[in-house]
Amino acid sequence: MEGMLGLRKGAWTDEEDRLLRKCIEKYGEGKWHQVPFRAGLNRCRKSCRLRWLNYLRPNIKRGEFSADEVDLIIRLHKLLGNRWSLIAGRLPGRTANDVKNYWNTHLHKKRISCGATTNDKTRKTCMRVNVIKPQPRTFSKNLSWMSGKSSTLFEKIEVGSNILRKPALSTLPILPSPSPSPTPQPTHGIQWWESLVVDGEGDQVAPTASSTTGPGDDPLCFNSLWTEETAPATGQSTFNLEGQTCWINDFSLDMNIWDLLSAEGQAVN
DNA sequence: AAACTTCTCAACCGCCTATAA
DNA sequence: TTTATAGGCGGTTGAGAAGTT
Repeated sequence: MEGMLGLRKGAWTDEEDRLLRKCIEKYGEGKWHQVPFRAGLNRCRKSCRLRWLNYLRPNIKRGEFSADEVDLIIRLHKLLGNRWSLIAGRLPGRTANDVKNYWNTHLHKKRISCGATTNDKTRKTCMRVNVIKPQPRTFSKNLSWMSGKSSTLFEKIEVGSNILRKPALSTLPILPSPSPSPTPQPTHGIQWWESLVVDGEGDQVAPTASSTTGPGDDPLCFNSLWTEETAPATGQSTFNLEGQTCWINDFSLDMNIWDLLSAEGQAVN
């Protein structure tokens, strides 16, 4: 029990790191409640887990964020809000804590100062957008609204030998939003999905070549998510989604969200 | 060199959800 | 159905580093 007196807090020593690393190597990740005992550490389970995930885990990337990473953070934050673990999941080697810290110390301030400018042209670019979050984060097994609908929620798209699913817009429900939106609510059931494919001005993504020109045009615009930049370097091919040329892997970037809807009880990840 | 301020980021805290009993 | 426990998350804090006066 972490409420118990006598548990160590604060910075980890090299010896504690060594013990924790050894324990994870032997028993693997998970069962965090057993880790303090197994490792011989006078730390709570959460402290052990955090230390491992944010510092000791192999392949954690240290040092400066690259321009590409920063760009991706900005665009994913626009899409997902403060969902740091989801954002970090798209940045190999980066932890949610790293991303959150970077945002709070670098990007958040920039955006605030940017928004404070009286220059209309600049303000347009940096305009704050109401992020409609695809809540809840995880779906329980009892998706009452989905019962009997899952087979019709997605349309299959064949791309070469790949079968992809895209949401069948007419069947999607309105998911509860954590805070009331100041904008008028649409009367149909595709509000949150539309929010993923409209730009910062509230216009539908236009199927133009300019919308795939890259993040430099408008780093805060979701349009730029649909570019080759966010696709892995290998195995790229394109398909057409409602007039928009998309990379397969761009689409798969968002497949997790669709997976959330169709998995029926599977947690994210 | 000293005092003070600002910045960075590792770590803590409290809350939420899932699961098992 | 209720309760206890564990895993996980985002918000926040505070110690130390870096910068400024």
